[in-house]
Amino acid sequence: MIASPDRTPLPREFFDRPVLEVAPDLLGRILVRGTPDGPIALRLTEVEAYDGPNDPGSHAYRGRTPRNDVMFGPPGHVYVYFTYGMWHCMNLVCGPEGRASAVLLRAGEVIEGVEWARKRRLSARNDNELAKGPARLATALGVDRALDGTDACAAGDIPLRMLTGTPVPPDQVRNGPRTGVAGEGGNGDVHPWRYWIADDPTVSPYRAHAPRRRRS
DNA sequence: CAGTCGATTCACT
DNA sequence: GTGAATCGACTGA
Repeated sequence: MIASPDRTPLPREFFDRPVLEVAPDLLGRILVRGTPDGPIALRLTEVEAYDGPNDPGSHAYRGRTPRNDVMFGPPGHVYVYFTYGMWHCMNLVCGPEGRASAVLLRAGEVIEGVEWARKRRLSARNDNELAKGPARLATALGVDRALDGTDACAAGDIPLRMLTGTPVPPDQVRNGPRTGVAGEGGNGDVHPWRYWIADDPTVSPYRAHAPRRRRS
């Protein structure tokens, strides 16, 4: 028998903690996205922590800019960025306000609205791939820069909300180096700030940072 | 203002 | 496993 997930919203205090505390605690929680088609619910299975001022891998490392502005704001809000000219990735800002720390949502299991997610992810070969990877996750949910700054803890009719879900027992949480982050590969400081649920089929494969070759 | 590159994914070999 | 796609943000001159 599987317990149905708790649909209580996560309070802002949940996010107003150090990012390394929040990140593993997000596993098993549920993100609900309201779309014109219908709601899509995602159970988070993989996340990554980025800790602004001390973290060369963070977009906030070199200070506040128009793009990363939301990271410097209050916890519980969504930071969405555009990358590689075609993809979006989404984060949840953590506390304390102004520290510019955030958790990248890297993968999840679609537990509601699968039909809508499939429509957005035509290249997915099976449902485990619908949100296996940060850009795939954002695509499946229809998340783009228009949602940058959205408060995921707000009441009322909002496009995104974080729910309590069912937290994962600590012995089911794994962690390791972050994926695709420059300087995380071996020579520099390695931050084992990627967290995932053990043996979950929706978790994305690890990949070391690979600098792009020059075009001719 | 030009050069570089990215918290990635997909199609192919 | 390798390379292309594709564009905006950021850097440094």
